[in-house]
Amino acid sequence: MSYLDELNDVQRKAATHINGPIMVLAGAGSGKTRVLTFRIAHLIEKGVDPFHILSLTFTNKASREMKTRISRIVGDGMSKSIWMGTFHSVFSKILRFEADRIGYPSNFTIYDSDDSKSLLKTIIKELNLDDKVYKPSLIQRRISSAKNGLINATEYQKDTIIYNEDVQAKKPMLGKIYGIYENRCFKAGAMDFDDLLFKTNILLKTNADILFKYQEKFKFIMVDEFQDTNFAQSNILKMLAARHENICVVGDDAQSIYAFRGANIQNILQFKSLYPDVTTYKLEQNYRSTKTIVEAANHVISNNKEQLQKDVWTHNDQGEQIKLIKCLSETEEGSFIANEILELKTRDSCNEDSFAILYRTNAQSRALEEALRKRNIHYRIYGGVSFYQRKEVKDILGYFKMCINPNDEEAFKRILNYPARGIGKTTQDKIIVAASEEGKSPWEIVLNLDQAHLPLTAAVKTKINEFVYLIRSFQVMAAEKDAYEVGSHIASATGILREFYADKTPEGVSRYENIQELLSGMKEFSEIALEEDEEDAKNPRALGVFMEDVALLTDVDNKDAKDDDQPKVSMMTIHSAKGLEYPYVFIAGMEENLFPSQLSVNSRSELEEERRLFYVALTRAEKKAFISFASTRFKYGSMNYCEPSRFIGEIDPSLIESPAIQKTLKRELTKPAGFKLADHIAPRKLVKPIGSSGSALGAADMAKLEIGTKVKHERFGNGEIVGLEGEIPDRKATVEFRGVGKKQLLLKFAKLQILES
DNA sequence: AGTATCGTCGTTTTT
DNA sequence: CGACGATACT
Repeated sequence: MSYLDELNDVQRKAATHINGPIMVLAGAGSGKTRVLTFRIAHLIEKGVDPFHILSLTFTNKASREMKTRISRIVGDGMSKSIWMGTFHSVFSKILRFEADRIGYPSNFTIYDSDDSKSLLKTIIKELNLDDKVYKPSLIQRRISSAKNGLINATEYQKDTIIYNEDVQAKKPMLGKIYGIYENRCFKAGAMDFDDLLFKTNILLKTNADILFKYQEKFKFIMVDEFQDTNFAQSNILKMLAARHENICVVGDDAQSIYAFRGANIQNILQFKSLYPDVTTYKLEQNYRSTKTIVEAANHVISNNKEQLQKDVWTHNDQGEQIKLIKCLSETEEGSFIANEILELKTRDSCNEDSFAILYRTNAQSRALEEALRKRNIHYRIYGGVSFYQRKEVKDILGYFKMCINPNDEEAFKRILNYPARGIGKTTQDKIIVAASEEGKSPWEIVLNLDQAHLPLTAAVKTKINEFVYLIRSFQVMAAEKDAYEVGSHIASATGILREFYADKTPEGVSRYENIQELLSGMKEFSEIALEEDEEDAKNPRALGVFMEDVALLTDVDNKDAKDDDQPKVSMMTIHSAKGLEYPYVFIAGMEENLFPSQLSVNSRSELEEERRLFYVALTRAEKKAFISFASTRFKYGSMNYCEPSRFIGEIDPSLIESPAIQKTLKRELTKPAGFKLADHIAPRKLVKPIGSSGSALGAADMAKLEIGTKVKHERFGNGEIVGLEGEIPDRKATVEFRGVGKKQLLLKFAKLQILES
């Protein structure tokens, strides 16, 4: 049992506690993954059959890491039978297995968010609704949160509270859209991301025998990042664990940063009331960071009201103070960071791998990138458009999907006329409409084209039939051959590969490479699957198997291997940095309305989430953290003045390298508003940001406006009042915006800021 | 049918 | 500002 010696006292207690509900509250850098892996190893050593262990993580990467770590302790053979993966991948596996119980085919396709958005768009159009009012992205979010709350379309439509909300939001048809959407997904044999959890709930709730089966199978359940689970997930856990109550959740409420997509921090805060006899272990010793960083992070997070008591500490050195960098613009911010990296590299003789630049939004990466590129510093951006979401990849995947599940409406639309085969949009619309009217899938319509009586010319019908014939030939092949063979056949038979090969523009080349990469991934899949052949009776190398979890993969998983081993600075959003650590961490763009995000400043709970996000950012650093902010920043093409983030003022001044700066900042931050920053560069200073920025003017501020007053509008930029009419509070202003022209604005709605000339 | 031009909208964050 | 979609034109 030598591995247990590697644990500290609490870690060991948590890892060796076998039965009953357990909650491990793990502060940042306190070795929670280690506890989880050792606990699994320990269970196995104590005679628990790995077959009875379920281990859920939040990302594929985390699950893969854990898998390798466990294999190293207990051996490959043992670790192989543990069910380990993300919620989505594990439950999609179960859903495929039990699909018939909920009326789904086991080869259902998974709609990614683009697919579901596109389906919503078609539905909105079919209902003749205005897509300015019924914005697909909004509708999508609303439906998603309904599903996360386990509310189906019928319940949604019956719920008067929800209905009133929708009426108030001028979207009374939302329930209807939800209903149609659900139905269309069902007809297409498709599930969206939320369905994977939602339908699992239904499956387990309505089939006592299946629930029993999995309760008995998963006698020991482990959940990582528990603070990020949503209601649908926690409910699944509750059901599965109900019989044996051997559930071990690990998490840190201070690092809950996914509430925006339904994660419910109450799951961890209230875990105790769900399992009164829970044993709680607190991992409070931080092994990652310096005292400075730990103290700063503690200080910041103590401003949150909702949290579990924890006292993170470390034996590590005090370390260097946090360096605060004040810049004039985002360009300068980039330069500062880049220069700092160059300096540290020499001084500490470390390479680029030691650095990470973290930011709140992806849009910030551009200016930072430029600065690095200029100095020839190699970097890598994590996140962004995932490989499997690239157009060319999705197009090919569309063909694959049609082989597995031809009822997939989104795949059908995607490839019907791609590559161009003379089946235009009008024709496509006719097919889709006919399908939706008859409650069939588009594929079923084209299969029996003559019976559909569509007003189509003979020429078009021929083309459609050729398309049908082509797809069928692919389907036949997919049933027999392995994934790689089918894949490369499709890529060349459709002419897609040739098209990109001929295209010598950089985009064309990159598309070609992406297709090649997809194919080589399939080749690898086919070869690996070949080795593990005995397991399954059916063809494990089949395209269908390959496609099963493609939708759930992100590129982070894929990239590691192919990247050359040149050291690189890592750049990513704070969200994607969770779980990672770097000696030097730069947190860029620490400004009000950016971090914390503008959308969060009006609610306490959202603000607390932003603060947790900052906590996560800080605690990524091992040796030293840098915090930078700019006083101006481009946003939507126009320049904005920024105030330093309130979070900066929440760090104890003694922990900051330039106390002078921070002291001034503190004074500024405690004042209501209107202090000046960097007045030596500001061509026009912000005298009074009225109201909290992002809201409309109050009556008192309206009265201050007169002809000639300079104002700023969120979207139109800077302008000058050239006319005023009407009485407060219904006063209307005519504003001449630079480069935009005159606009009439109703002051009680328009989000204006008053500027001094 | 395919291209060109114009308008719009948005920035949180991801499975 | 830049990406993307919708409309208009050829």
